[in-house]
Order: sequence, then structure tokens, then C-alpha cells
Amino acid sequence: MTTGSAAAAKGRSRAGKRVGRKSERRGETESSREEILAVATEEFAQRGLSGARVDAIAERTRTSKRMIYYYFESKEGLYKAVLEHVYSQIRSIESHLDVDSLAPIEAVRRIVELTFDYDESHPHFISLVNVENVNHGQFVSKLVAIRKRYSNILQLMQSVLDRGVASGQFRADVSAIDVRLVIAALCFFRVSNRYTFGALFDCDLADPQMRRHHRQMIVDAVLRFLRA
Amino acid sequence: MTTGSAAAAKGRSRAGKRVGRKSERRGETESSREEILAVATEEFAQRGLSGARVDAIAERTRTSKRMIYYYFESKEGLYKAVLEHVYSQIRSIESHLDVDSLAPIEAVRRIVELTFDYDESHPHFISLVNVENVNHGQFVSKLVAIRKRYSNILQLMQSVLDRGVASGQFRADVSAIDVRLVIAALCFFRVSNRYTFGALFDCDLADPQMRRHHRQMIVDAVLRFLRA
DNA sequence: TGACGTGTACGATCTAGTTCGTATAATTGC
DNA sequence: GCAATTATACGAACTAGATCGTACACGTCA
Repeated sequence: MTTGSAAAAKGRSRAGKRVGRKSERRGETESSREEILAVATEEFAQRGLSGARVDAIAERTRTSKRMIYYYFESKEGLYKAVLEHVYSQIRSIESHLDVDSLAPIEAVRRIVELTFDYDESHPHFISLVNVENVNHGQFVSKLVAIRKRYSNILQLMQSVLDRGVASGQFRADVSAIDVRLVIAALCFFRVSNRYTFGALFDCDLADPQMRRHHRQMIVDAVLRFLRA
Repeated sequence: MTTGSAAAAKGRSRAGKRVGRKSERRGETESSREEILAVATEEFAQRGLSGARVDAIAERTRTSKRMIYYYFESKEGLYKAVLEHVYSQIRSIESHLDVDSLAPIEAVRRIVELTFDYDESHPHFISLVNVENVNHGQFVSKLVAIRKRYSNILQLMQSVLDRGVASGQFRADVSAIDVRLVIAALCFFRVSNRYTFGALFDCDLADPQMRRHHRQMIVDAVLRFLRA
């Protein structure tokens, strides 16, 4: 078991190094490990942790099931890696944006738009978060690196709020976490519940026109929520 | 297969009749069918469609696996029944409420509060909707009876909006579906994402104080969203 | 007697994980 | 500089156990 971990860890760095060489040989940019991860992301997002089949993942890669266990040790290990990967890709959306250089209202608008666009263009991420919640979040809670990043997001949000309150544009009785919740809920729900909401209310949330409309609407809703 | 369906259909009405008798005999109100449905609801909500185990469901009832297949034909059939059951329990929340007798703002407030309270007290429902969305809503789309009810909800909402616009309290450029989306998103997300959101932002959304705070906050957010 | 309701035991299949073995590249010893 | 050894990357086939579903019972009530 200990040897197993060590082997996997080594394999990881090796796989990293390998990219260049192998890509020359095969004319591909993806190492086996990365390919497995990409396919597994889709599979877990579409079928859930228990619904995903290791064999199905293996078949869709150019490599074999053996390699999944070689690199990730177990189905659960692969799932964890997928989760960590998609969460780390967000890279604290806010930190890509120099919110401090924007006026509070403009900063909030940009944060909402970024969140909206990210969620809309990453349905796999949304789906995986859903899967994780169905599983009572057993695995997210262990992603310490990710959690740290999220606390930064809150701090950034808080600074924007503080400036808005100081300038008299925002009300003072809203916390950063509240705003995050409102923004996340409005952006996330559209994507996560597109199938049930779409079916029950007979509308297509993926329609570009609807999407544009809701993008504006959510920005507006959040600003109204914050306005003094 | 046709006979199978017929048997199940008969079984259903039979089971219905049986309730009284059996409850006298065993001193219980639940028929086998209802007991299976209740246990399955929990199981599917906690583990998803593929994660749920028929044997596990059977073990948790006072009856056997045979009866699951007797009444529901298959695991999928049981899942469909569970979904239909939880969706029909909502019974169009709004229709329980005589919105027409309330002033527009008050009507919206009550609708939000009802939605909030329903979602908070039915985490299994939320979880099942999640499961269904991970599965691309293959089954909701077939629940025609449910879909009809939801279109009524929209009509009720529209009438409230119309009155609000007429009285000058609400703005005119918001559709019933938009409001439904905003309300649903804000109420649903708190419950559906309580594990991931809680872990990442290090807070407990189930905390009663937090819940009370958010209940008020969401009402407020929706009203601010609608205000002319 | 015959339809309904129920339990037990079993089978066919699926699936996570493993075993054994190979090829290629890296490293070491001389 | 080259042979020997070792480590990494990979594949095919297999196994043990899980899991859905069924065959065949038996009882019970009208």
C-alpha cells in the first residue's frame, strides 16, 4: 500500500516529464495521465461517482485500465484527482481580475459576469459539484489547497463591499459570504438545474438569447441586492 | 412485459386498499408499497440512481426484494415512482396559498417563504432533483402530470406580477419565469450545495441562525429585484 | 380454486481491482 | 563507450465479489 502510493507519486512526476518526449513520438500533447483525467472528468460528471465505470473510462482513452490504477490507485483516487483538478482550474476567478482598480459597482458587475460565464462554459464542473453534494461532500472537504483559495475570494469580495459601503453606494448589512451565496446560487442554478427546470417550466435555459437575458438580469439582481 | 405493467398497476390499487387492513393487523399505517417507496426515496437521494442498491432498500423494509420487483418491476421503475412521488408532494406550493387575496408584495413574500421552507425541510427532494439533473433529466421530462401543475404555478406568479405592475410597485420588464428562476435558485442552492459551499467557505448553512438570516435575506433580495 | 402477496434461494452479468508479463528508457559499473 | 541492471510505462487476461433480476416456492383470503 505504501509502495503503491510511492509508485503513483513517482509516476505522476514521471508522466509530467514524459509529455515532451512522448508528444514528439506520438505527435500528441497529452500524457496518458492527463488523458485519463480528461476522460474521467466527463465520465464522472455525466454518471456520478458510482455510475461511472472504470472500464468505460479506460476504453475511451488510448491507454488501458491498468494505467488508471497505476496513476490513481483506485476509482476513488481518480475521482479525487478529477475533483481537485476541476476545482483548481477555477483558480479563484476573482484573482484574475484586478477588482481593486475598479469602482465597487463595476467590480461587482465583473465578478458576477465572470462567475456566470465560468459556470455556463463549464457544465462538467457544475455537474461534478452536484455529484459531490449528493455524496455529502466527502471529498471536497479534504481539498485543503482549494479551501485556502476560496477564503481569498471572500477577502477580495469583502474589500469591494467595504469600498462600496464607504462610498455610500452599498448598504452595510450584507456580508461577503451572503453576496457570494447570492451570486453563486443565481449563476449555478441555471446550469445545474437546466434539465429539470427546463422540463418543468418548458423552456430552454441553454438558448443563447435566454442566456444573454439572464446574464444581464443576474448582474442587475445582485446590484439591486447590494444597493444602499 | 405488458403483463408485468398490468400486475404492477393492479398491485398499486391493491396496495392502496390493503392499507387499512394491514394497519389493523400490524398496527402500522404503511403498506409494503409505501414503505418501499419511503425507504427508496432516502436511498436514491443519498446515493443516486446507480449508487442505490436494491438489496439495501429491501433490507431496510419489513418486506423483501421480491416485492420491489412485484410492485415496481425494476430498479428504474422504482426510481421513477420515487421521483413522481416527491414531485407530486409539492402539490404546487403556490396553490396552497390564496395569493390573489394578498397584496402583490405580500404575495411574493409568502411565495418565497413557502419555497424556502419547503426546500429546507425536504432535503431529499432537493437531492433527488440533483440526481435527476446529473442524469440529464431523463425521467422528469416524462412526468406529464407534474409538468401541468408547474405551468399553473407560472400562471399564478404571472397574475401576482401583473397586479404589482398595475399598482406601480413592480417593474414591468420581468417575466414570471424569471422570478421563478431567481426564487428557486436562491432557495434551492442553499440546500443543494450545503456541503460544498459549507466546506469551501467554511460555514454551516444548516445553522438555524444562518437559516433565519437567509430566509429574510432572500425575501428581501427577490423584492428588491422586483421593485419598480 | 384462483388471484394476490410474499419469502428464499439462486443465476447471469457486471465491475473494481490484480496478476503476470513486456518493452522502452535511464542508470550504473567497468 | 558498452554491457548489465533497474525503473518506468504499459497491456491482456483473470478473479472475487457485488448486484440486478428471477424461478419457484408457499400462504391467505374471497
